[in-house]
Amino acid sequence: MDKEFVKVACSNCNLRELCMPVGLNAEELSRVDELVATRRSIKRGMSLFHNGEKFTSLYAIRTGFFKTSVTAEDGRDQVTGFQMAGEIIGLDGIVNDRHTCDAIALEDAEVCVMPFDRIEEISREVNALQHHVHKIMSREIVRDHGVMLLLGSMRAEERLAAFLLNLVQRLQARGFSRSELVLRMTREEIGSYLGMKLETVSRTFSKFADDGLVEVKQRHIQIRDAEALKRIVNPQVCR
Amino acid sequence: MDKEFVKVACSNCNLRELCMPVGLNAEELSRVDELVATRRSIKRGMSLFHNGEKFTSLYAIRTGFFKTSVTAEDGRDQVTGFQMAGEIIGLDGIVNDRHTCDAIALEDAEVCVMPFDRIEEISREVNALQHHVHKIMSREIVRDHGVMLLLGSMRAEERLAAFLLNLVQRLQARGFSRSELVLRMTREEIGSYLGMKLETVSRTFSKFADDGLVEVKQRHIQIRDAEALKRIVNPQVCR
DNA sequence: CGATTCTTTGACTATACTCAACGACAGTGG
DNA sequence: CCACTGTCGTTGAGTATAGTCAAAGAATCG
Repeated sequence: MDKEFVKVACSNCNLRELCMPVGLNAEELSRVDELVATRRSIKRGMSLFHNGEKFTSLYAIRTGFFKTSVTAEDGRDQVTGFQMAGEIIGLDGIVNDRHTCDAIALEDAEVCVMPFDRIEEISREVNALQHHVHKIMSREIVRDHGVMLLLGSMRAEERLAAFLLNLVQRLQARGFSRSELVLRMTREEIGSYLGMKLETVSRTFSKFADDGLVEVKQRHIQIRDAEALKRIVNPQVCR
Repeated sequence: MDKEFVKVACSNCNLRELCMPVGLNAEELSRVDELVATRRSIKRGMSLFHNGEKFTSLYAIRTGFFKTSVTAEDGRDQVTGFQMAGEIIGLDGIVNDRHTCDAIALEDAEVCVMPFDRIEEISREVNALQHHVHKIMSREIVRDHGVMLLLGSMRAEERLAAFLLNLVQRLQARGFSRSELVLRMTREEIGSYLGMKLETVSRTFSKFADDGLVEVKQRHIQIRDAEALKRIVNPQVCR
């Protein structure tokens, strides 16, 4: 078994507890190894795929950090999500055989390319994979509903608090600190995601810092009082 | 072939061009007929499923009109969509084996109950069904991204105009008028979906009426100038 | 027909946006 | 290595948009 092969196999990937192979047994895992056709490196600022581009594959993020965004006909765009290692992107492309959003690397990244016809093929044989794919898509739908709740019924402070808590929770699941994080995106990108202007994002960070909830040094964020942030998101809970 | 059977089969359903059977050939269609275990009637105001309820099935709407909504821990809720005949609901339940939203009938409705394990089983054998299921989930994701764009970067008038155009377009695909519609939901439900207060919805309707874009008689809406509505959604296009 | 729910409209207010200026930082090239 | 450039972030002042509170009228349902 040469070194290169070891590197490519899902069964040996250090993300196997987070990524495509979650919950599969050894035999199923060996079938899933067939999924990954190639790897692809994307430099910071470059796109993994663009709106309108032909859809062929889903991508599992190995390293790096992405944003996805959709663009209205008049040019406005909206960040629809930030994705990190172990997460799957490209699901939007299935329905029309074309991607409907852009995926941009916010830092140098590497992804596993999984041709979708191969996913469907192996899904027919490996029930656990079939169900896992369904769960991944369902999870994305549930996540989107959460974002709608945030955009539709929360105020600026609540949105930013929810955003920080969500980010830090996902980072923690990947072995990072639960109180410290480095933002990979600009204030404008955060604002786009949260439906607010970059100035409002900046002001809200400053307010959190004044109130002692966080420490903000540009993109380095230290969470000082996670409980208080949670109370901001869920005012009711503190009564 | 008795009458009852004719009624239950997808292959004879008048929604087959819109619903689960889209794009299947005769043989595939006959397999899909096995999907629908039963029918279920839901009275207006009643729920098809609730947040937290065990997930077992997807539902194809035969008649009637639904809303789905998610609820935050502090009780705020957000309408995540309005669904009509031929659309599939319940996809949110797959990921955790429990539904994460409520589905409420806004008028008396009938749905086809499709046990999800049966969907997965038949999907393994009928490639076209497998791909169709993937497309349905992907379509929901793309739709959600559109709602995020709406909530995150449009103003009240743009949101309501986009909402009306979307509704009337879907109704038209079902053989209804492209200029007349009856809203099945309250101003408050529209507001929840669009991230605005019911008073703002009402005022915006009144403004559209004053400007001659629509005629509003309670829930009866007559679209007088669809082009102007489109220009409101997409300011750029009119230059 | 009465009760309830829904809708409209008005007056006032709060939140977040706009425009603007300045400061900090990272990357580039002399 | 430092100056330079451009991007990014912060803050202030003034404003617009949508929210809140309130009241009254319309429609619907049992």
